[in-house]
Amino acid sequence: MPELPEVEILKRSLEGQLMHSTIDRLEKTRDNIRYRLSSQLEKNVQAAKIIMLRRRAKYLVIDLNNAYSIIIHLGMSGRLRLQPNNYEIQKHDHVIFHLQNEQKLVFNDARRFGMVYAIATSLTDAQFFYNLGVEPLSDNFTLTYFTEKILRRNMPIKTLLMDNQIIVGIGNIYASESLFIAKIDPRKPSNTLTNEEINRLILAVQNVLSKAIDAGGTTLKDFVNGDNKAGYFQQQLQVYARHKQQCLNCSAIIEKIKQAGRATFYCPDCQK
DNA sequence: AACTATACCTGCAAGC
DNA sequence: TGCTTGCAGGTATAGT
Repeated sequence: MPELPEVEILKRSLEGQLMHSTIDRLEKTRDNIRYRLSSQLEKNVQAAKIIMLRRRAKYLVIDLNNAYSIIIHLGMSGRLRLQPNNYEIQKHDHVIFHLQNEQKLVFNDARRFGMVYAIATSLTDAQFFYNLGVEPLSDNFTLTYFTEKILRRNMPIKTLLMDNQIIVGIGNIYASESLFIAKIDPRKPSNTLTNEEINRLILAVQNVLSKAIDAGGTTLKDFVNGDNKAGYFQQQLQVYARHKQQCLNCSAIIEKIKQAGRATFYCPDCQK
């Protein structure tokens, strides 16, 4: 479900309501999702006050006033929603944060690819996020940085765009969309991109992600923010899931191929 | 080292 | 209708 824009929207939808809330206790309905839900987790969040919400890559970070942070990843199908006190647990609700104001922050994840973890705040960057590349919407995403990474790799540029050690937050939807906007063939080996193409790609990535955030994210199937509201960027998708349909720019037929095990969509005429 | 395939899990749609 | 198959927004790990 969630790539950078969706997690950013989730963060923005929750921070106003969660800031300064206190977590009474944590309830879990099973011991593991993607990883084991440690017994430390309950202890580390109990009676703690939420002081900050952050996003790093596709992770949502909830900083607590007890020097711990909750790190949440939605995987493919995860949802995190704020529910009223009379909410009843539903299928695939795995972790429930009971807040002091009687509301419940509920982590639901049918496929259980997501994660909920608690770690000392001081260790989040050093231990948990140390392996991650640049944030595409930050000043660190420069032509110099990206060129250096791209030119030393031979893999298809679409696959590289999804490599979190180089650049974070771009998943399967926005990789295809960015390459369409940049007019670059997704199969093109990274080290054959020209300076001009790399420049276009940087702008395209930032443009697509910003617009997706403005639209509240992409809801193909089940993405919702913390208030249970869907996004509407799917209405602006140019190529993703549009195979066999006409290109909105040139009317050629959009193609679907498989790269590194993932579907890729592109216009054979616009993208060279 | 660079790159690809696989595993994890449930739900759903397409095809037979 | 009902069954089987494949695919889905992610990513860690095993294998080439």
